Amino acid sequence: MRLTSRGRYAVSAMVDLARHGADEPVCVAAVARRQGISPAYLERLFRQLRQQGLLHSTRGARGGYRLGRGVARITVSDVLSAVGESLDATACGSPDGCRDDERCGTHGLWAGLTRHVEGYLGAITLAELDTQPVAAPTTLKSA
Amino acid sequence: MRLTSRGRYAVSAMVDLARHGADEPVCVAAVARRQGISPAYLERLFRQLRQQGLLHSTRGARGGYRLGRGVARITVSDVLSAVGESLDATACGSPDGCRDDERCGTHGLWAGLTRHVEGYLGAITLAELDTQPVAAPTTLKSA
DNA sequence: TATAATCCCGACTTTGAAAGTCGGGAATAA
DNA sequence: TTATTCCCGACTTTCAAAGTCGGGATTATA
Repeated sequence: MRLTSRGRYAVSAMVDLARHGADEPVCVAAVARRQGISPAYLERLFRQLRQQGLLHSTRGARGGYRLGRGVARITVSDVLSAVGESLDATACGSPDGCRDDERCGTHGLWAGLTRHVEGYLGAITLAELDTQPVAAPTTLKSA
Repeated sequence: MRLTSRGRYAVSAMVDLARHGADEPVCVAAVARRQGISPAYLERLFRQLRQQGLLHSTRGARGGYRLGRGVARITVSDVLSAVGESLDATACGSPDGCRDDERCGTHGLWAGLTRHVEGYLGAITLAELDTQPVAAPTTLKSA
């Protein structure tokens, strides 16, 4: 089970924007530098995030990116989904229903895991990550 | 976020053994056939599971594998760990402590996620999967 | 004692997606 | 007009998962 760096990059970058993008747009280069991400690669991620409405961009000199909506209304789950990093633990692809019982006795397990993770990440917003930088959200209300 | 088929294979195979290995050892070929897994590949997985004590093997004709201990004392987490599929969502590698605040504001998030998933998968044993083949363990007590 | 079944093992190849790169086009502030 | 920045598709590189292979060791059984 693996969380790729794409997902981590995306979330880190969004938190970065939450912190530094209050007054004016932030350019890719600045975020990339602060977060230690390849600028070209980060740009590709921003593309996806923008297309999902999580980012708003301004072109031209002094342009850059800002969050598409308030920090309290962007969840970690939103961000991961936008960059194609949401979890689907099931093999069958579909979150429910599986023809072969003998082979898919574990289907329910993976579907449950998927929901469990989704519930967790869907309950954490950028606001939490911004104001509580290091503290681990251990005792967060789980769905 | 991705669960590789290695993890799914391992769990499916263990459930298969729980069902068919009550009386006598089950050979790799039989499990592979039932679960639709490449026999050679499954054998490699069984190697790992045995080395972790989750399986017990009998060599020679009519030999095969059996569970290393009771179904109620083998969790999904055990199985995934044995085949190297346990989740560590943190980038830093260490479940806690991170030097760079600016870059690792999300560290706590991933550490929390790791614990959350671990708690879920650590609470489900092969016994549950065996007796409740298809039903999704949605409302399971989460750690 | 042979033979077939089975576990056992390391090393190898294949495959596919993540990670990262590149060159050029379009918009805009100064 | 120029520098800055977003925008885009296509491309290469990298790496681990997935799968294969050949041979050795053990044991029930005929």
